[in-house]
Amino acid sequence: MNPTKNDKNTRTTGRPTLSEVARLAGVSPITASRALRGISSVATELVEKVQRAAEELNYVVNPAARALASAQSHSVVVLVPSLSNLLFIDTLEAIHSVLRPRGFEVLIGNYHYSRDEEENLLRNYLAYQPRGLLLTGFDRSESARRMIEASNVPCVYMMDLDPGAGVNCVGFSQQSAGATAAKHLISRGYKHLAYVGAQLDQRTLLRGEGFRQALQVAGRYDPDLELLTPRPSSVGLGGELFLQLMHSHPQVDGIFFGNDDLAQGALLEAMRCGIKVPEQVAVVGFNDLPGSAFMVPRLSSIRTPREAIGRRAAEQLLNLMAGNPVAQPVQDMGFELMVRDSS
Amino acid sequence: MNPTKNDKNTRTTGRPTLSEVARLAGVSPITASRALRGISSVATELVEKVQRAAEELNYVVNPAARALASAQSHSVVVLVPSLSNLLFIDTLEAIHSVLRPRGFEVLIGNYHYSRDEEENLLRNYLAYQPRGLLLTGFDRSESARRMIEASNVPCVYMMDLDPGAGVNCVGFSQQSAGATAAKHLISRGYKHLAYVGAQLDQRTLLRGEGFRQALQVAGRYDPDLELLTPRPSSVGLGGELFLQLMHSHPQVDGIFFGNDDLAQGALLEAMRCGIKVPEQVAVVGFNDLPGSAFMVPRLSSIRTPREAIGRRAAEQLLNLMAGNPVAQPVQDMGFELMVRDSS
DNA sequence: TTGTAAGCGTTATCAT
DNA sequence: ATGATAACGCTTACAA
Repeated sequence: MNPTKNDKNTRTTGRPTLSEVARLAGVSPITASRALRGISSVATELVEKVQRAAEELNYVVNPAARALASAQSHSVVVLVPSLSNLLFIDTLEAIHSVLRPRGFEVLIGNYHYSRDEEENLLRNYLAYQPRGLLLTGFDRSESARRMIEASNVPCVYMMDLDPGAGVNCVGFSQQSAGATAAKHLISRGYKHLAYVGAQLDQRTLLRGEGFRQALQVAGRYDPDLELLTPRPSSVGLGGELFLQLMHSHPQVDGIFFGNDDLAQGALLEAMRCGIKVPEQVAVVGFNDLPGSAFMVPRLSSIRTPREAIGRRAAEQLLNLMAGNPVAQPVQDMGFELMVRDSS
Repeated sequence: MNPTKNDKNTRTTGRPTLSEVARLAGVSPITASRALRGISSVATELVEKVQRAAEELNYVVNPAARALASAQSHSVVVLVPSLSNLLFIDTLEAIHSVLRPRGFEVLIGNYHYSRDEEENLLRNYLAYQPRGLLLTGFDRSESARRMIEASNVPCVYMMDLDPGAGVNCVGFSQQSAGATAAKHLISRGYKHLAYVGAQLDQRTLLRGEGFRQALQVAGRYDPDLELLTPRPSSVGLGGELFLQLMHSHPQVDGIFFGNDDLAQGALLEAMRCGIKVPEQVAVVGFNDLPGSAFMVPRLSSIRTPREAIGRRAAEQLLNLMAGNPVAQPVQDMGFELMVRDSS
């Protein structure tokens, strides 16, 4: 019924194809393809012609066709343990900002701090043959580990630093961050120091460990002053734990919270109960979240380079995907203690 | 050099293809395809055979090939104006939770409250031939509108309710929410009521409009008491605007903030300056973000059904994509005034 | 109900 | 440096 011969140069869908661009530019499709991909072997003159033609037709590659022809998807999978924590948002934004301009599609998976969920996401997303993987931390199920290994997909680990070899990671030492908080409180003369952590993911635990070790070195460690709960971190929980701690151990005069939302909740609760911060008890948070600098009193916190971690991890992955040798497999992005009024 | 004839049944990549599954099952590729897609016209017996074969080979479709052949991807694009606002996180999570189990890949785009950026994202993502679109609000560039229209991709608009016809949307009336805040403050006896908004996206403006109209009806509208800034909403900014307003208009005794982070900042700043809330000035926020209930004093706010909106919008889109008739094109999910201690 | 044939839009390969 | 040709793995016609 349809008399139109459907040769390569005849539009079928509403979208312009590479062949049309090529025709308009007066070259072959493959040359157009090369020109658009910035392959060096094309004459500058032709490149320009093709680019003009592409613009005129408003051409956009068909990613499906490209992926099929090249046997390479252009997607990168990013797995984070939480989104309700603003922490990871900054990192994701940074990742997007480096990967998207390079033509990568980024798939975000949130595993809600659950090992099983991470494993599932991994299984599902690996089916898309992603070009790269951006994962959070090192704590995962054995079979997740195996899937990553077997998939052979380049992978960069974010947030923490691994002692092991051959792993690409971008982050900072969680233990050292914990130790820094401890040393700061000690140096200010606080004597009875507590650590309060929620969520109990590996990094929270590591922070606690660093805190504890520094306390032990200073001969100030009291195991009773560690309050840990697997409940998700939140402002409300912070207030609750603070109250609980101050009731059970009134001598506490300094607290390091594993995350700023907990610390913020503590500050608010302290205000509510008339407990003076930092006079009666000092408070130090972690991550330096947006509101912290505006709390009453302004919250001291450890600022983490979340944005930089995302950017660097993505750049590192770009290298790996390109097959470039990796100069620095482990990149320590550090952290910064922000001393404000709460400690 | 390579002697292997590359016919349809010879493995090239590491992954099994549909043809291999078909061969193992003893059927033609197209039958295997139909069986795997659950197309009714295939004999139950064959379906089972094919499924077994697929499982044995650990077959997973190649999404690129599928997309290319069918001119349809399995991806849904979600565009939000911000991620640093916890608001949209809840919505995204809900969307994920309904779309992922149905086999859809969800692509998130953040346009940072920029019309241009939204237009760009749309252009780029539309290249993926997404099956569906989930967009935020109705305020966008003319060419973005045209692209959506021209793409012919099913689309559901979130967060706001449109007066127009033929649009699928899930949200609540922003104006009515603003009016509710006004009526509440009026009913409590506050006289000099201000609206403070940042970001100035359409919904913030609409909220302000609803607030103003309710004030006008009550004969309490004072145009001087509207403080609007395009700067991004944040706790810090909230404190700043609060101070500015209280200095320039000391008579103000009630403020409605366009977002909770602003209101939280105001509360903190009030505390810092010794301004009593709600005695000297009442404060009402918007969105009821996580920390608000724990502020000092506990913040009154309008709770928005962000999670429900995400879920419903995704379900609605599922219907549209399946070609089902849409029973309710516009779904009002309402909102709830949470009266606490700040008003 | 099943199969055949022909693309989908791009890129790899191998010529020229 | 450019081009012809043949895939890539799947699905849409259409035929049987």
